[in-house]
Amino acid sequence: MTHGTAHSAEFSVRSILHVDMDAFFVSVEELENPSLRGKAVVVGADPDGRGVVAAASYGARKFGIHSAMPIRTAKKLCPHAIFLRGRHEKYHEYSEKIRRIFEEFTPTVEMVSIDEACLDLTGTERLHGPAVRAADRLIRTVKDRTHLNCSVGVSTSHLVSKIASDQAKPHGLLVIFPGSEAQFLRPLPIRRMPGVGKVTEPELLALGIATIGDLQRCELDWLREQFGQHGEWLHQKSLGQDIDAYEYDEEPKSISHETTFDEDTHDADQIERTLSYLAQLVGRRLREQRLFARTVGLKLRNWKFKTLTRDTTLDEPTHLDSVIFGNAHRLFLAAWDGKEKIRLVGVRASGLGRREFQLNLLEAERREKLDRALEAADRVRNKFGFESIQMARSLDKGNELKPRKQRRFLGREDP
DNA sequence: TCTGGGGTCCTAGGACCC
DNA sequence: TCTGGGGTCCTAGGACCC
Repeated sequence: MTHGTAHSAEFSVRSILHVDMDAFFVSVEELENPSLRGKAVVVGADPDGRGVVAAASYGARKFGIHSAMPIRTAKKLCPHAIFLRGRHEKYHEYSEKIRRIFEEFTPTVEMVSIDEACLDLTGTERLHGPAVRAADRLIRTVKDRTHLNCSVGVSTSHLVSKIASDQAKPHGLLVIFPGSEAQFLRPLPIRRMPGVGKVTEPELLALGIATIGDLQRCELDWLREQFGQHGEWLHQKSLGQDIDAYEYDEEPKSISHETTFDEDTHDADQIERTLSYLAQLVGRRLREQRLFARTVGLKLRNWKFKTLTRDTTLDEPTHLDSVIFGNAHRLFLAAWDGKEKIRLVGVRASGLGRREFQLNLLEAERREKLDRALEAADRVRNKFGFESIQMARSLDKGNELKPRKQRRFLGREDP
């Protein structure tokens, strides 16, 4: 029995590695176009439009530019910077490449986002040696094969490793040994804790809590009083205790599309066309993933930036553009007074699941036919572009095919 | 500064049922 | 007749992340 205890103790210490790519979008752009190197490069929306910065090169950061910043502000700060719209397909290609490299180290790879991953190296020592050595080799392998830099944190927990990789930036490795997690976290400002954002930070500061160490010293009961569940979570995390399990390839919980108008509008026709277009995007993605939505949601943001959402649950789950649009439209008519200028509209599908309950034979046949027609339409769209088939609602009055220019989807890196 | 688009998770109240 | 408590579902809003 003593033998067994020693054995399990040896393996109870987990080894979690967090990798974060350095200035990912910008670095990919530099690879594709070496003349960009060392310059102030900003990837994001149209610099004269209403978008934000998705990523900024270190050269651009010198001017105070950072991701999530309104892109017009970035242009004011550095007018001569090179503004790129970003090519998401390219970033996904590189993301795939690095994922495959990570999987050579362990099968337990969780891509946290397009440029970030968490690897569980527990028990791989015999194959790869101690985690430090594996981490060092991982950084060099990524560099050799993709010419991209990354930063790595290693510790016994997700949270500590993530913060460590952050501290290691750029192009560094930081290892926190078992037992020193709390000590490592102690001097860091609370904002470094994932989960403490621009709302919680000032609340904590107002209570005299400025560092993660301050948080560690707080009474659990008091924190719970102040922040509820969240307080309990904060206390646990501040100590570097992290019991989150890995979750694999879970099905999406919701699918949504939204768009901000170039100018705020109260043109009902324009808003409805956009809703129709967004409903079709959502519907197509549902069908692609063979999912059905029980709930359809609407999102509106007015000129004052006030956001409102409305949900409705259907009698029967759907993946049909027309049903999604019909419900979103109904919610819109009920929520909008017809006067207020609208900045943004969005359509959401949630309560997702696979094929609904059994149908009678006739109904099933009808559905099957409909599904095949939809699939055919989706294939045409995939081949000739989304605008090649449109629901009548999203057509312009002049019968043009494009509802309006849509922005490209673009995520962003850490601010 | 004038604030994107895609998500997840949490809270809280009310309806409804047992 | 005026009343409890628990569970679940629905809806709205908001914090947060990349």
